Amino acid sequence: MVFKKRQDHGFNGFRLPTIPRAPRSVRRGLRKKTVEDTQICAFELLASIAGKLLRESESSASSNASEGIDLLACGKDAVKQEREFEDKPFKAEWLYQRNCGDSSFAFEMASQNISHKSTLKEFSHAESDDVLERTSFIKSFDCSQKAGGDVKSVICKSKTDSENYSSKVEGGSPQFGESSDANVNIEAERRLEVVGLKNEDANKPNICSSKVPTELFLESPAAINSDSNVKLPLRQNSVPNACFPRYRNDTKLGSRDDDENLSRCFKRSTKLKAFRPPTRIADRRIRKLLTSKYWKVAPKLKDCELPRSDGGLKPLYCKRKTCHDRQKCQRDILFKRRKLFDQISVVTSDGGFSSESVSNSPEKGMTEDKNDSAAILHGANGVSSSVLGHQASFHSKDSHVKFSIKSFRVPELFIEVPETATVGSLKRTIMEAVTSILGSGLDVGILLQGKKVRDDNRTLMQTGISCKDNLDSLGFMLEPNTVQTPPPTCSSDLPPLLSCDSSQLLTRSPENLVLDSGISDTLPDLPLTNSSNHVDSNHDTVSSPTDMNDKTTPDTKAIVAVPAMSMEALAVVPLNQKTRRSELVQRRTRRPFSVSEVEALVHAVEELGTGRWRDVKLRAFENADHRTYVDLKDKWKTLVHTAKIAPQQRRGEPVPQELLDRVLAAHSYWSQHQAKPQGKHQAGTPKIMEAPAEVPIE
DNA sequence: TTTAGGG
DNA sequence: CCCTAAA
Repeated sequence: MVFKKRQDHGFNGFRLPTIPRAPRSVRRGLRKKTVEDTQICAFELLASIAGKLLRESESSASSNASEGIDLLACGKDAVKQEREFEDKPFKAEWLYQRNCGDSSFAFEMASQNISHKSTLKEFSHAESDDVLERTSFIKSFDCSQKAGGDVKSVICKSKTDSENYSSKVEGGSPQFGESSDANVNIEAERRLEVVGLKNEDANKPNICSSKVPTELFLESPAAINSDSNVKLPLRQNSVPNACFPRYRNDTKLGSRDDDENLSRCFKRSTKLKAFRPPTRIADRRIRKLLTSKYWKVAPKLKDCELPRSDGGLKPLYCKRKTCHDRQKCQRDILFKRRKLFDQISVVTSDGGFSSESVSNSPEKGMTEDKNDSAAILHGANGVSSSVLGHQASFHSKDSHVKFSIKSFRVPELFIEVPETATVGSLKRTIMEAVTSILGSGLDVGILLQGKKVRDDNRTLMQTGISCKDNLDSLGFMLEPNTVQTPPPTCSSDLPPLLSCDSSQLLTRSPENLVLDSGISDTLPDLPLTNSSNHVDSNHDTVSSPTDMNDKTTPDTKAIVAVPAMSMEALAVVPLNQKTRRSELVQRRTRRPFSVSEVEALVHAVEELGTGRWRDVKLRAFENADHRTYVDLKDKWKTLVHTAKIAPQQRRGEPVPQELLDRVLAAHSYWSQHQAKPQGKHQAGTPKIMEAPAEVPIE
C-alpha cells in the first residue's frame, strides 16, 4: 500500500530539479540576527562598576555614561573621582586609568575617615561555603577583560617599604559596607589610596595571557589604626584568626542580614567554583557561557543545585526569603531551570587573573591558569590568593599599604531560567542580573588570609592587614550588596514572571519569558543603581520600557550592555542598548507544522532534495514568512525522526503515515544521491525508494 | 546568506 | 526552535 502511494507520487518527485536555483539574494523574510549580542565581559563589568562608582561619587551630578566610558578610553589619563559614601565614612577615590597599551585599569581608591572597628570574621576554605554564601547569591562574573584575558591581581605594597608587595587578591571586591559609625576617625591616615597602576608585565612575567592586565592599586596608609602610631609588626606572623579571635563571631557590623540567608541558598553553588576551569579569557563573553553546553556542565559540576530545583522557575538570584517563596511558586514542569555559575576570577600568583567563570574560552588558556585553578579549587571563594613574594613592612605608621588589584571577583550569580528560554533570553537575563547587581551596588568584601573580614570599623592595623604577611593574603571580593536590595517580597529577586507566573511562561509566549521585568524590580532603591537592570527589556516584550528611571544609571547599563570589545567599543556603545534588547529576544512563538505544511515540505523535498532548503522554502513556503529555510530543514529533520519512531512515541498533531513514508523514502533517496545529482535518476531507482522500507509497509 | 548539525 | 561553524 504504502508502496504504492509512493510510486504514485511517482518518483517524479525525485526528478532532478529542474528549477535552477534562485539567486540567494532572493530570499527574504528570514530572521536576522544581530551579531552583537550583548555580551558582558569581565572587563566590562569592571568598567561598569567603576563607572558606577564614579557616578555615585559624583552623585547626580553629571555625567552621562559617557564619562565613565571616557575614563576607560584608551590613552586617557586616569581620572580621579572621589566618592563619598554617605552612609559610610569612607571616602574613596577611584582612579580609573586604562591604557591601551597597558591595558591597565586602575582604580584609585582612597578611603578616609575610616573609623570603624572592624571585626574579622574568618572564613577558612573550609568555611568557604559560608563565605560564599554570604557573599554571593549571585554568581560572580569575571572581570577579566575580554581580550587577552587580563589578569587582575592585587598588589599590596607598603609605601614605607621600598619593597613592593604584590599579593593577589582573589575576588577582590572591597566592601564598603557597613561601617557606619566609627567612633574613631582615622582619616588621613586610614585612607586607602589607590596607587598608580602598574603593569604586571613589568613586574612579573605575565603569566596571564591577558595582554591588558587590569590592575588596581590601593595604597593605604600604613596606619590603619585610629592611631597612626599603632604598630603593626607584632602581628605579622600571626594569623588574623589568632590575633583577633574574639572578633570572629562578632556581629557583623555592617553585616547584612541577608547574607547568611542568601548564602544558604547558594551554598551549593559555591562548591561549583572549585570545579571551574581555570580557563579564563577575557574574551569570552557571557554569552558563551550561556550556551547550552555550559549550562549543562555547570550543574553537573556542582552538586549545588538547589533542592528545589526541578520545579520550575528559579530566581535569578535569590535572597533567602525569596527563595522560599519561589520554591513554592515553582511548579512548572515545563521549565527547566538552569543555573549559571560563573566564577570569579581568582588571582593567580603571578597576577594573572583567572576568570574562569564563564569564559570558556580555551583559547587563551594560559598556563598561569593553573595557579588560578588551584585557587579556584580551594574555594571558589577566591579565598586563595597567591601571594607574590612580597614583603610587607608596616612598621612605620606612616607607611601606607599599597596594593594593586588586578582582578575583581564578583560573587556568584545564580540564575535559573526555564528551559524554554532561549539563549538570547538567557543572555539577557544574565545581563540584567549583572546590571541589577551593579545597580544595587556591589559591596566590597575584604579577605584576609582567606578569611573574610567583616567589621569595617577595625583599623587595618587591628585587623592585621597592615602586616606584611597579611597583605599577601589580602583579598577583595565584590559581592552583591545585599543590603541594598531589600528583598521585597517576591519580586525582589526574581522577576515576577518567573517566579510566580509560571503559567504564563508555560504558555510560552515569548513575552513572558522576559526576565527582566522582575529583575528590575529587584533593584531597589538606589537611585543610581536601580533601574539599571532593565537593560534590555524589550520593548517587544511585555516588560515595560520603563527601564531607566535614572539618567544616571544609563552608564552602567551601557557599559554592561556593551559587548565586550575593545575599549573603543565601550566608549562607543553606550547609547544603543535598547536596540539590542529587542534583538536578543525571545524565542519565536512555536508554530507547529500543519499537515498541509508537512505535505508541502515533503513534496518540495522530494523534488529538490535535502540540502537545498532555501529552494524548498522558496518553492513551498514562499509566503510563509514564519518558516525559514532553517525551520524547514529542522522540520525535515524531525519528520525523518518521527518517521522512524513508533507511532506511539510521536507527539503532536499526527502526521499521516503516508507522508512519513514519503519522508523516509525521500530521505533515503537523497541521502544516497547526495549531490543533487545532475544525473538523472528520476523516477527510476525505485529500489532506493524502497529502501526506506523500514517503514512498516505492510 | 546558506548549509549542516548540535542542542 | 535556537545557535553556530563553515561554506
